[in-house]
Amino acid sequence: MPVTIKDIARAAGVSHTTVSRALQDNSAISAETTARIKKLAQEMGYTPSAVAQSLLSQRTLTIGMVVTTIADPFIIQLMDGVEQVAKAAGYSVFLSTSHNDPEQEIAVVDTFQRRRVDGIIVTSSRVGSVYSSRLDKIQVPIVLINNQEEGDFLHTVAVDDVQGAQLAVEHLLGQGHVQIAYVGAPNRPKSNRRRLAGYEAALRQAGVYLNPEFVLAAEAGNDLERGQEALDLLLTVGATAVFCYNDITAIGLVMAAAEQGITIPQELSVVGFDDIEPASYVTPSLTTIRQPRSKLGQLAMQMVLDLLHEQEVQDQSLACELIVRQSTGPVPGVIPSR
Amino acid sequence: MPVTIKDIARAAGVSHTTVSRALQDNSAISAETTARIKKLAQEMGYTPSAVAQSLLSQRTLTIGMVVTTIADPFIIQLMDGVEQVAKAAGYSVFLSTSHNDPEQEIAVVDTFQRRRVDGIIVTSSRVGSVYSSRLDKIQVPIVLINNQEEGDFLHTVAVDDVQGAQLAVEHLLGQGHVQIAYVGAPNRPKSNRRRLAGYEAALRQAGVYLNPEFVLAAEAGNDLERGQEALDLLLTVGATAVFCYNDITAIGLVMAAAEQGITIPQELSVVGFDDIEPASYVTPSLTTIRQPRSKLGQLAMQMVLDLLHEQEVQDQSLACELIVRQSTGPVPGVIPSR
DNA sequence: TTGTACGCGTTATCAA
DNA sequence: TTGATAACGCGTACAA
Repeated sequence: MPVTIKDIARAAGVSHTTVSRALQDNSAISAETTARIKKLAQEMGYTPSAVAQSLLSQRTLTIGMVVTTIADPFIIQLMDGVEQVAKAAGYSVFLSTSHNDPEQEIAVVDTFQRRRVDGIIVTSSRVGSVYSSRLDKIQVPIVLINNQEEGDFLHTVAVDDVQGAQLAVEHLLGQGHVQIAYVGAPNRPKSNRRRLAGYEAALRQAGVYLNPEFVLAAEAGNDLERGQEALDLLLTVGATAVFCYNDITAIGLVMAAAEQGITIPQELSVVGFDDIEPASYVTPSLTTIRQPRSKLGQLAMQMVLDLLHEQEVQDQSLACELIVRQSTGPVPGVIPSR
Repeated sequence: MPVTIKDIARAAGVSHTTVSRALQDNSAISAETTARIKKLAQEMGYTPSAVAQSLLSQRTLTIGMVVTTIADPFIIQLMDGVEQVAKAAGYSVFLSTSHNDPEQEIAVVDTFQRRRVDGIIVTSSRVGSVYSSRLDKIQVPIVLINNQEEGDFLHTVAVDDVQGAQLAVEHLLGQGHVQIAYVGAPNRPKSNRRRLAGYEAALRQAGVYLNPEFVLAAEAGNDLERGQEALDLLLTVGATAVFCYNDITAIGLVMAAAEQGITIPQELSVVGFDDIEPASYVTPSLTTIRQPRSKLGQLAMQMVLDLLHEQEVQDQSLACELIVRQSTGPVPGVIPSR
């Protein structure tokens, strides 16, 4: 059993109140006894109990983070951003995975409530709406990162999918491409719709005809296979460049191209989205849109802190960055505009 | 402020003791009142306070996990294994990063103690020994995963580096190679030494001369660069195959080979270690040794639980698995033995 | 079958 | 400058 202030009080021959005050450098206690008690506490290996403190203060200095799936290399950096800000503010983070199962997600949030966390952060939730409906029961701030359900719920931090997609397509346009296809992700309705919107906006701004056939209807269940499937569709419609929903899909496409002997970027330019680690290792390395992962986490945590301090907060949308690598190049026979 | 059992007691016209018992299905309480109270609790949105329960029970049903660095794609799966077992046993997990800084690692463990976690799991610690020395102060079970300091400390779960390395080298031997080099990682002394030992054991068993020149002295600071640096050394000593400390190093080597126009596996076979995600995406995809990551986490958490139940535990060493992909092949002009 | 009283470790209020 | 006491929310020994 850990040492308590009562143990120290007994050893020092004072009341436990005095010990508590001394350890807090309360000016009411004489410098002498303060020093004596602190020394004693040190020697006895005293560590205050956050549990007891929490019971009294009604705050645990704790937040809960729910992540959906472990398959996403994305998560750690998010987590790191959250934790940096949390730690600096004296908060600890509970991490729990929902495995993308709405039922588990609810269960996790329930556990967090039992533990009286001061705030909750949820990533890529597909059930953002349940929080709105249960908000009366969940008495703590909830911030969603890259929420995947349509509609506007609660407080969110998200990457600017539209802007990111525009960056990608503008890069391709700059290389002279006009036959640009898009491979989406039907299972992420919200961000998919936004990336498509960015794709269309960029083309429209450039005065390029929006050929509906260029929005490819790959339907495989996972990202990688959807990329592989997309290659044939792409060749059928005659695109010279393609923007993929994410890097995994782009990598699938690149792998399929390698098998069929189609050279990238000479015959086909490919842009991904996310800048996951493998993007820089594939051959050719992938031109992509980098999400500010750590920043997303930092902002989400900061938003929780602001909400706890009852400050106004605004939903945040973070800009992405274009990372040019080897999977994109000029259209064959065309000199790039710059 | 959340609803408490006192609130329910008041609403139900009974004592808070009765409420507490009813919610625990205590047989002393009549079925009727139990039902009434449960219904009321439900309606009022009652969630028990784990904080208050912990103060009383002296257990938090909480464990702390310290991870060293976010650069490692490894961690999430470890985390997932830990959490699976933890969740099933009713435990929640605090996650905190030390950024590979011993000082921060100590600070994190200190925070965990204040929060009265029931156990601690530390990954890839370089300061395992501090735990032994402070063990009298840290009153809870500590389990280290892949501890990186020499010596045997406390309780550990680790991958069997020797066996993994043997698998790798035996695979190369099976392809007819005898000129097999090794690229190590001086900054991970313990596992590096063990993988080297496995490499040597495999060669010795096969009756192959241990040429000290084949243990390459690449010294770059990071794994990727060390792989790139290794290529030249390798060509100098005339190896036909190489076993790398990990996948990142192997990928560095593969990338350097691509630049110099050396074809893999025709001119050089490469084996990595870890089976990180990019390993399957590089060209050629990487033959490697897969660490049972999730299992490592599960075992570590199970060990914590066993220790909490005061059961005997034994340090665990987990076997690795060979994953054959495209970066290895027969020696030019030699028919593989099988 | 139900209620009273106490304690878990800490901080805050009030009195000395 | 210090101490006695109550309170945070809950569980339990004992009494009724």
